[in-house]
Amino acid sequence: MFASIPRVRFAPSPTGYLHVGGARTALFNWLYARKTGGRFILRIEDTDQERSTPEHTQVILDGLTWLGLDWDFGPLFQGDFVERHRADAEGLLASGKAYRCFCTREELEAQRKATTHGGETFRYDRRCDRLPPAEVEARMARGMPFVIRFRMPHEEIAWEDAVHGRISFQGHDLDDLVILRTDRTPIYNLAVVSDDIAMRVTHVIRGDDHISNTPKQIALYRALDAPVPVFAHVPMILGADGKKLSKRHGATAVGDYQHQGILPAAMRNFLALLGWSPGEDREIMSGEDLIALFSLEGIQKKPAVFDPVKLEWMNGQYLSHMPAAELVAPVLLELDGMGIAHGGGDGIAPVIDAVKARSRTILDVARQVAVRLDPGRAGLDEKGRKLVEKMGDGYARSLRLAADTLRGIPEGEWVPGRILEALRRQVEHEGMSLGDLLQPIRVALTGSTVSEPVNELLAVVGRAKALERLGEAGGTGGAGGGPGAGR
RNA sequence: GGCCCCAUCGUCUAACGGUCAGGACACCACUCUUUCAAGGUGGGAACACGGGUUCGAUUCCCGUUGGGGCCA
Repeated sequence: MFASIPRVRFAPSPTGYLHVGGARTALFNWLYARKTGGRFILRIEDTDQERSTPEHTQVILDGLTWLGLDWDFGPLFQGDFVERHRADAEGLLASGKAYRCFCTREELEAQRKATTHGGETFRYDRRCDRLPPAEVEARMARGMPFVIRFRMPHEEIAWEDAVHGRISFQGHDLDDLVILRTDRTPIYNLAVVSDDIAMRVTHVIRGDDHISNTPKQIALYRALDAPVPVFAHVPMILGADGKKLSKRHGATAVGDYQHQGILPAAMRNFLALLGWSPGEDREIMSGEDLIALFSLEGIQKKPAVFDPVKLEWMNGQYLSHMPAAELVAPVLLELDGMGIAHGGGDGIAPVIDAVKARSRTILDVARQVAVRLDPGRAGLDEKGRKLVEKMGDGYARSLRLAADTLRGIPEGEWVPGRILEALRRQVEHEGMSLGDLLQPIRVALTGSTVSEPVNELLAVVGRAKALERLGEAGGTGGAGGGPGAGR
């Protein structure tokens, strides 16, 4: 057999959404395949009939696609291979590496009670393995139900884990594994091994939580005379409280982050850094960078806490370095979702440009764009409210002064430079500071004390809308200068 | 309870026997500025504990403690 290229797989159960932990496992597999020129197989483990749904499968595919992870084979469905799983189980039976067990659930429970006095772990005593062949025949003739059990070798089972180094278990600590149920459906560990052998998987990159399955699976590989793949067990992702990340920690599905306005490139970058590092002080990495730098050796042994704040920071980095043109489509989508009318055009690119450096998510960008399109809709945020409170009557007074000043600028001269000049002159005349006049304008227009420079803000919003809004907020009851006025 | 895995700032991490233990997020100052962000500069902040091995341990070995996973 010639040296084969690496083949890895991501094998999610379609019983829920694509969890960030699963997404990261998929990412590592994908990175490894792309790095080594190998193949990435997507296998849907849909053998849990109760909980598996096509909808969940679709959500998983969508999530992977969104993250930019493409697969070379699949999606393959484990349920399609049950016949092979059975054949493998029968093969083990035929070769004497497995045996029929007629013990019922009740009998097993009784055995457990009888043998585990202290806190000992119950292990099946192989009584059915000692049944004389004639007895086995007789029971089968009577139609007694049975499972097929794999006879676990009582020896050390160890492997060189690509992230943990040597891990070893003692075979006698492991139970004789049921591989086929009485209804002839295969058990998880058999199905996985059977599939990985058939699909010629060379590297199993999966979550830490599978470490205890690994010795059982290795025993099966050996019994089935198949080469044992390389195992790489990547650490779990935890919530802020140090417990396995779950629903009660908030958003755990990649779809949640998609809807919060996180960019796929940022999500991918962030996920890659959870439990892996390139070994140098690099944080912002493109897909190409990640592929170039990825290695199984760089994977961390200890679990990582998922920090949404850092994710948002990273997303902000991507946002501010991204050309506004690329953000137009996603922002328009958000605006649609918010029910904001936007002439759909390129007109909003400059607005996006003005706000993206101040934003952490696409949602942030969209909210700010919305306010610029329609200043009247701005509610006050925390900081804005505080400023209005602090200024008292001065707030409205400043706005009226600003409106009077700005009304003197004709439509044709409504540009940042001209606007700033006028405001400056007014401030000098009144003997106030520039901030005293500009900050109220900012709050009136955006509801917040955060925005691009006020003169640019005014220019983006447009003369008519700006004056109208200042009039409303200033309490003069209406537009001081409607469209076309002021000339 | 059994088996297994793990342990550097609050969090993500670098270090592969000799470093003032480095970077990033967050936080705090200062700076820039037309406010707030962003940017820039600086600051506080970690080797879980105890034994070994070694001239020398964050690093290697053992144990303790703590956390996690799987099974029960």
